[in-house]
Amino acid sequence: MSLSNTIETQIKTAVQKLYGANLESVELQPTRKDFEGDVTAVVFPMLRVVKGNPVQIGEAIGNYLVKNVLEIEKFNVVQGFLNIVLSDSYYLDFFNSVEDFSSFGKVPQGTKALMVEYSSPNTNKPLHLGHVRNVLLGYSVSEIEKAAGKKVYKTQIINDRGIHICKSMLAWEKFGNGETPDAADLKGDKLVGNYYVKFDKEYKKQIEELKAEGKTEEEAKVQAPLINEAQEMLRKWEAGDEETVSLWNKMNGWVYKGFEETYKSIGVDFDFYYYESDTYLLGKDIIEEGIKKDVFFMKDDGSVWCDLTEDGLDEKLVLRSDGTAVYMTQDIGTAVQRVKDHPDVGGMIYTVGNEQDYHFKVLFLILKKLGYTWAENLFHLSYGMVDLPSGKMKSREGTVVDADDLIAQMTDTARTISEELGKIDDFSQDEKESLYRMIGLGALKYYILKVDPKKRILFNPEESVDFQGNTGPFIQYTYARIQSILRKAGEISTALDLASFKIHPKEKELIKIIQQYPDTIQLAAENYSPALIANYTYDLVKEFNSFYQNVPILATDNETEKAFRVKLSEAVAEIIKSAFKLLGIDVPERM
RNA sequence: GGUCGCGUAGCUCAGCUGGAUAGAGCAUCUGCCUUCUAAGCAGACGGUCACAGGUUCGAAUCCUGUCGCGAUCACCA
Repeated sequence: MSLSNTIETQIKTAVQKLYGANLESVELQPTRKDFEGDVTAVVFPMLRVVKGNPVQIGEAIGNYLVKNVLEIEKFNVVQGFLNIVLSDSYYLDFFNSVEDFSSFGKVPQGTKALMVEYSSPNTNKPLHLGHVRNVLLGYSVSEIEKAAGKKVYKTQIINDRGIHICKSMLAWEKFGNGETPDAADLKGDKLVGNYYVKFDKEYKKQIEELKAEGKTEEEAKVQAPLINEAQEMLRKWEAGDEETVSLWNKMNGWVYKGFEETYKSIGVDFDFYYYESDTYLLGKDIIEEGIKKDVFFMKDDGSVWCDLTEDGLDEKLVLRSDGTAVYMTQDIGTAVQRVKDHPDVGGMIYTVGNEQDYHFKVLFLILKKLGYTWAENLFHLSYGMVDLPSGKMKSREGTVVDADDLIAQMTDTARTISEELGKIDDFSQDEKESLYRMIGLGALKYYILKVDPKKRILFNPEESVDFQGNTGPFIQYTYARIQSILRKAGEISTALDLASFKIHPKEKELIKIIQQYPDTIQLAAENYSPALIANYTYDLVKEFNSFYQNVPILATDNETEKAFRVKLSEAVAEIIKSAFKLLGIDVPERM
């Protein structure tokens, strides 16, 4: 039984014995820094069942606790708050009881699997800052769920078909002169993206020409030859025209190769890939079944709908009158297909921007109506857009922060700072480069993950991401500094005789924070929130740095003290490493 | 217009399943490298928690309304 459980039951017993009243629950919280104590019980709520003065009640309970709970040393009561002071030995015993801090707080994997979808790119343009937020969130949440005991399948749905793909295909065919990524020495996704932009440029030109001939904007938009050719191409593709399909395969291949490079450079991966071209027809059978089950109904024109008015939503189209699939149809199909492929999947997380909140609300509701048990465990990991000072990012207009460029820029900043400090001049060129990348990525990932996913991020490329204060590099730096100490400490006798050991307040604070790590992982998993892990790590590191600066670790004559402080530092380093792994951030041995 | 989300220090954000005097970082200003990595530490300055009501012993936190910002309400994906 954990100590807080013990305290809770003991307080209940105390109230029972002293006042003959039964408490439903006891409110315990960490004691605020300004007061003496470790755990605080709030007396106010007890007044409902115990009549009297809160201070006197607190005193009485406090006295009872000191007598009956070994770990409680003393207490004080301020207003209605009973501050409980725990003994040093409690903290030391806890610290010694942890065998391995690298696995501390992690729960062994269960059997039910969770499928986490993220990235989900279109194959007509390179990945940008928006994808970066998506991918970092999805990857980190996957790692957190794993640590909390879930079996996780990381996946994505690749939007590899549709008119937007045809646009870049058409532009390449018309203006590309057979250009290839190798010949142009350009990543495949970049090359294809260029043609997507090219299409838009030429299309706009045609619209202007038509308008000059006296057509309205509306007319010009549908009459422009380019858009009609693109639509013709889509029809050919759907009909399986060999030439079109082969061009489609070729260009998508280029894009996938480029994506893989970017994913690798960001440091994320996937277990399974789903392609829209494989799944876009899948949902139709389910719609048929759904009509029989009265989940859906058909209108006179043959279109199929789901009536969600009773749930406070609208009627939603699930199949067009011509029988073709819409977005919703496809997502229903993909979800069902995933569980067919992996029967152990008991739930899914969709990492998708908040502009699709409504879509997922409807999707989940429909899947529930269709009666799938796993539909109870669907979660839309919704996040805010990443905006630039100039406004929204638009690939078509080329106003995006490219993912590869961004990583390169972050790496450059890390290089500049590192070279100024000159602490790693003895590193080889390769070692230096990989460190710069680690730090640059650490800064970027932490910057994005530390904020609540729901919030919009305004990203100003001019003001580069910080490397000081509450940042990734600050935490990486602390890790490196501990490693330096451990190298200098050498072998420390492990047998710690702590019987007469007096714990330093800074040490006690550190152990308190370490103790919270398992709960933090659980909370982060429940809330799908990497930000909780980031903020926890920051608190831990801040406390450690204060300890480091104020308490000598190696420079002490007392061998027990020295051994304990080295072990404590090592534990902190292990937790930093473990927590940062959950965020997908690496930590360096030196920096 | 309906629905959803957000609004906390000059800036970026914690805190939001109600608890004590609302916390960090950046920026500005003071100190600290002949001792373990100064990407650090110690401190100062900075607040009508958008606004107005309500519930409560207690509200940044919960409820209602108002304002501001954003998203969404397609036989697009």
